[in-house]
Amino acid sequence: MAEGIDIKKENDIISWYNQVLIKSEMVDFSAVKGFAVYKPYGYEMWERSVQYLDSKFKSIGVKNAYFPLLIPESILSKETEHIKGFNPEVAWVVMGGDTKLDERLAIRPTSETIMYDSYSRWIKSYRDLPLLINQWNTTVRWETKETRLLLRGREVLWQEGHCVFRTAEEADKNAREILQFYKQFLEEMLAVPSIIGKKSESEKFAGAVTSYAAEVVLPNNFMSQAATSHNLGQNFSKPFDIKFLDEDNVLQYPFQTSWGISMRSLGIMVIVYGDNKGLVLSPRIAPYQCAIIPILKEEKEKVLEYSREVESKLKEQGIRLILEDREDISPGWKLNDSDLKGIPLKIQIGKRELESRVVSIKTRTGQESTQLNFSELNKIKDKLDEIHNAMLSKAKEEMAAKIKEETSKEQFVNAIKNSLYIVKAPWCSTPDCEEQIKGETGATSRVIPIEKEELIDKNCIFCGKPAIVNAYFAKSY
RNA sequence: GGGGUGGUGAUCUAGCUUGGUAUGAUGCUAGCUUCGGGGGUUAGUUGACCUGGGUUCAAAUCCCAGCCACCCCA
Repeated sequence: MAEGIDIKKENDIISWYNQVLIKSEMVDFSAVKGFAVYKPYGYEMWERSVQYLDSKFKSIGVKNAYFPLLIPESILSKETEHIKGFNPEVAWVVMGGDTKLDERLAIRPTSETIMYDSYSRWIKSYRDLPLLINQWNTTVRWETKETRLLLRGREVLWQEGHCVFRTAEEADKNAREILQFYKQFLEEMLAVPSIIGKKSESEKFAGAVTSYAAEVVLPNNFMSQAATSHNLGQNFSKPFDIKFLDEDNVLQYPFQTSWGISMRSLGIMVIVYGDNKGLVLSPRIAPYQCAIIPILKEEKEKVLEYSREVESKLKEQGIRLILEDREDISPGWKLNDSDLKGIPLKIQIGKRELESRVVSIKTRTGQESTQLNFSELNKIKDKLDEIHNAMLSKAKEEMAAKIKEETSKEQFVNAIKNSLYIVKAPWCSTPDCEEQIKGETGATSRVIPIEKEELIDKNCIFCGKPAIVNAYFAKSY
């Protein structure tokens, strides 16, 4: 049992966020910095996410596999850009018992290298392609800056897909298709809208030709990357010597992709939707979609019996629910606890409901309670869908309201430096310019939308050179 | 990488300036009373005061180092 939330979201969003995660019993801190404990309530949400994503991946022929946790240094450092990007945050195994190892072993910061070492032996012919493999695992990146529950930990629970194709076109198509899956997951399971697009040169994955990402706008006008999908081109197939003999009997380097989404997406959902009472969950991800709360004042036995009747009627329809029949806890407490845990629907049943064979229902964020006849309980399912849809469309509106197109440099700098809103602006897209923007404001380009834009005849908002893209700018978690 | 704040029963917290083994609440156990948005009450229960070292007759308190958490800036 936990107490309520005593820090307001609008006053101190990070303290509020930590408190919601811990008091709702999603996660807990552990004895090791940056390593969180995922408690059953939080882990169940991850399991539901895994289920959804896994079937999406499998629908296009991706198979699951498992590769080693440890990567020999010689293999990790084969691709120069890649190792440069990850080196500062690699954790190393240097001892085996009391014996120093001849070669250091990296705890995977991501698995491109160890997997592609295997791929180089598996792929011989164009008939071996495409190779479509995913693994569900964790990675370790030794963050030295701040760590944050779910958003930035040292151990990250995620999936990483690694596919190999004959042509550049197939690879790019795969990277984009997976990006769409991620966007769909965020919307259909978490009710979280996102902006998808490319990352800039300086923000892209170490070793990628193109990185795509789904970025989510947060209430404090930050943005957070919920998922990424990379077109690696031949940047890894060459150093890892992955080659196949094509139909025309010519040896070719294949084209690759890698893509991943982590438990961070759940952290983003919490920060987007939670309020001062606790979590707010879409019925799609919620471990419990309804809480039945009996008022055990009068006619206790009959009220309980009726509650169980309601419970089994709802269970028949496949609704996930909890019957709060503990007698030593007051109904008020149970209602608040249900809100803290983000349960989408509360069903109250007392003497009044018993007498007229109805139930009183209240949504997580609604004030009013409405009544439903016992015979109408089959409407609950639709009600849950309505809740999800209403959450998503409201969130989309809120996201749109936080984005402003900007043409004045002064206002651009002021807005992103102080996180007043997300700025969409014409941009030259060069690393130099991005570095200066970061230096002056602390913000970076987050995403460059893929949709075809009108040809940009404008100049870069920051440096004044001709603009090549329209980009979104914000600080990020 | 630089700076700042904090760490006291299971949880939150008072005490620290001015050294003398710790306050209150929540929880937990048992009971009575309650129950329609965190109810009241009685009794009981819970502490290596983050770790290590130093100063002192005496350290939660002062000093040093470390660990952890959080915040701000690069």
